Amino acid sequence: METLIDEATASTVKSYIPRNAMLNTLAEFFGACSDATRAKIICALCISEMCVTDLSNVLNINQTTCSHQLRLLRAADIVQQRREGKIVFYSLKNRKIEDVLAAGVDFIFPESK
Amino acid sequence: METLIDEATASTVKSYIPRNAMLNTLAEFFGACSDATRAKIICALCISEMCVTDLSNVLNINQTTCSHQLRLLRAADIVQQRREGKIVFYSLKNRKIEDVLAAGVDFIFPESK
DNA sequence: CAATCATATAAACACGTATGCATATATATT
DNA sequence: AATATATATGCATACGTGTTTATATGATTG
Repeated sequence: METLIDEATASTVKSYIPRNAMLNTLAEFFGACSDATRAKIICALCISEMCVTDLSNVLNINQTTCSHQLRLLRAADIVQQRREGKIVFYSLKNRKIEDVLAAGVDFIFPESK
Repeated sequence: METLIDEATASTVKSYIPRNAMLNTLAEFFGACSDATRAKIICALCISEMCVTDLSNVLNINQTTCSHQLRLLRAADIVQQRREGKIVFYSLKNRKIEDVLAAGVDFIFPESK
């Protein structure tokens, strides 16, 4: 097929596409948000720092699962931990995650203005 | 463990957590953004409506892969199609997807103000 | 209506992921 | 040091996902 779009548009598009490293980073980040359990955890931490046991109790997920997902969220730099004795408190590392969730909700639902 | 957070905080958190249907929808939506190929396609369509062949040529992905991912993006209501003869043009269904990507980029990188 | 072109689908494969059980590690307490 | 508590890890299992090859569909052209 003889490409339909003109050369100018084609090169505009090409120059607009982020480099692969960037695309992969972005995809990984959204991947960290793309699980209901992790979304739940993030929402909870929007309200308050919490320890693993409280998180699993309040969210009704088992401790192991919670711990596993917290590790992923930590790897994605979404969450940070702070140890106090035998208890580990988790909190949002970067509050901008709330804007991301809000943008997602806003995309999905007609804006309620 | 006797939960550490107080009852008030616990119930605030609980009431803040979206219902499961919502969490799943949100997770699915972010899942649609969580692949480098799809992110690439979305970025391209931010610039211009395009047909499958042009997309695969410009983005350097094969036609089948492109078609598969377009189907997923369509299922996620991110993209829409319009047929003109034998050619199918794809475009963003909802420009708010740009805000989502921007929020993601903004999360990952220190805001450049 | 046969050939061609653009796109879509099916099937297969390889790989990744979410969860839970069993168990390990770390800290505190006695 | 032995025990209890909070969290993390390893492993197994089940399920999902991205890509490719081959093939089908649907539309246009000669």
